[in-house]
Amino acid sequence: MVKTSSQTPAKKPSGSSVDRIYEQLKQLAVNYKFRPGEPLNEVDLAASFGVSRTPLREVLNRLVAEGLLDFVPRKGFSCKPLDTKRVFDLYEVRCGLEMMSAKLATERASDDEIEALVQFWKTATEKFCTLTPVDCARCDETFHERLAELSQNSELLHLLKNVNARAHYLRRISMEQETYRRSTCAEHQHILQAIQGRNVDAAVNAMAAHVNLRQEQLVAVIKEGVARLYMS
Amino acid sequence: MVKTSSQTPAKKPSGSSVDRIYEQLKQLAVNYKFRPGEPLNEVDLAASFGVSRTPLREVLNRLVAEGLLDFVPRKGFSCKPLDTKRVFDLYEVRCGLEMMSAKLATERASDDEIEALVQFWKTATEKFCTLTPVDCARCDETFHERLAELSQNSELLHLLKNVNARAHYLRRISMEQETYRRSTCAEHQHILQAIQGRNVDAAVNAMAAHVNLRQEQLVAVIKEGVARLYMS
DNA sequence: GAATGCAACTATGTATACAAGAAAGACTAA
DNA sequence: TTAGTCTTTCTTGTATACATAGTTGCATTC
Repeated sequence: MVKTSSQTPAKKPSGSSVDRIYEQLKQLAVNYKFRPGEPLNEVDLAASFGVSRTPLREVLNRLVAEGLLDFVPRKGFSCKPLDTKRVFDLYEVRCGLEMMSAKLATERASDDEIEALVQFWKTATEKFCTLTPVDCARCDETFHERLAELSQNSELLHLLKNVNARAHYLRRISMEQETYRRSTCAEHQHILQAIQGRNVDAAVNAMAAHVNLRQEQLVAVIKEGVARLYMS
Repeated sequence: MVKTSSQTPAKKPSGSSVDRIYEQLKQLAVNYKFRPGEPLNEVDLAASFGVSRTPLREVLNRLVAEGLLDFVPRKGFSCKPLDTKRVFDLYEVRCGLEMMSAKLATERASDDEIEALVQFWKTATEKFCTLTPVDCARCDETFHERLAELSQNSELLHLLKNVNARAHYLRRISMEQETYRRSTCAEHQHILQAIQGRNVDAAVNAMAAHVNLRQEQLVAVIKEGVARLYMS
C-alpha cells in the first residue's frame, strides 16, 4: 500500500476528482511506486485519495487501457510486472517510433522550429549533468517529445507519449549511470545536427543508435533494476 | 441514438457487464455507428445495453484511453471525429508500425510460422473477391495482425491492434473499391514472398508500398467517406 | 497429519440516489 | 423584436448500498 503525498484525505479542491487523481495515480504507476504485480486494493486506494471507488475505478480503467496497469475480472487491478522481454519489446517499439519521428521531423519541421529545439537542448545541456537522475529522465523525455511534435503527426506523438510513459521508470534507471547522462548530451546534439542538415538518413541512424544503446544497457541492468523495485 | 441488436434489455447472462458491453460498444465505435462528433447520452446508452451507468462509464473510459472516443469533462463522451489530417496521420503511423512488423517477422519467424501464414492467405485469397467489403476488411486485418505476431514483439502487436481498430472503418471504405480488393491479394503475396526469401529490405518495401497505396486512396476518398458517415 | 467441506470474511461488480454544473426555455424590460 | 436574466430541466460527477464471487481459516473426517 502506497501513501499519497497528502496524509489528510479531507481536502477536495477544484476540478473533478477523476482529473485530479488521474495524474497522481499515473505518476505512482509510471514510477513503480507499486511493486510489480502488486494487487491494488480499491477501498484503501480510494481512501488514500479521499474519493469513493467510483471515480477511482474510472481512472484505473483508463490506466489499464494505456498499458500502465493490469486487470483481471473478479481479481481486480494490479501493477504491471516488468520483465526483460517487456523491456526489450518496449524499447524496440520505442526505437521504431523515434526513427519515424526523426525522419518526419527532418522532412517537415521549419528552420525556426528546429532552431528552437536546438536552443532548448543547448540550455538543457548546460545543467544536464548537475541534475538528479529523475530530472534528467524528465528532461530527456521532453526533448524526445518536442522532437516528435516536429513530425507534425499527432497520432505518432500520442503513441510515443504512451510508450514513453511506460518506459519512464526505465529511463530513470538508465539515467542513474553517469556515463549515460553524459553521452545523452552528445547524442542529442548529433541528432539535431543531422536534422539541421536536413539529412534524413543521418538523423534516423543517429536516433536509432541513441535508442538502441539504452535498450542494450537496460536489458543488461534490468535484473538489478527489478531487484531495486522490491526494495524501494 | 443507436439501437443495440437486442431490443429487450431485460437479459443479463453470464460474464460481467463490463466484459459484455466493452466488445459491443467497441464495435459500434470502430464501425462509426455513432456519427463523428455525436455526443453519447449515458442514460440512453446504458438503458440500451440493459445496465446502469457505472459499468458503462468504465467501458467508455477505456475506449477514450484507446483513442476510440473523445471525452470532455462536464460535457461527456462523444464519437471521435474523422478528418483528412487524422486519416493521414493514422495511416502514416500504421505504415511505420507495419514496416517494423515486416522487418522483425522476416528476421525472427520460423519457417513453419511463415508457411502457416502463407497457407492462411492462400485460403483467404480463394474466397477474398467474393466476400463483402466488411469481411474483406476483417480478413485483411487478420492477415496483418498474424504477421505482427511473427515479430514476436507483443508491445508492437498491441500498438498495431490499436491502430488497426482505429482504422477499421477506413479499411472498410478502402475495401469497397473492387480494384483495391483485388490488388490486396497480390500485394500480400508479394510481402510473403519477401519474408519467405528472408529478404528484409524487400519485405519492408513491399509492406510500405502496400500501406501507402491505401493511405493515398483513403485521403482521396475521405471526403466522400465522411459524407457517407452522415447518411448511414 | 493431510484433505475436504463449511462458514465467515473480504474485495469486487453494479445499481441507485443525490449533488452540481450546463443547457434550454420562458419571462421581463428596453 | 431582441437582449438579458431567471428558472426549469437535463446530464454528468460522485458517494453509498447492496449483491456476489473469491478467499481464508477452522473444524471435521479419513
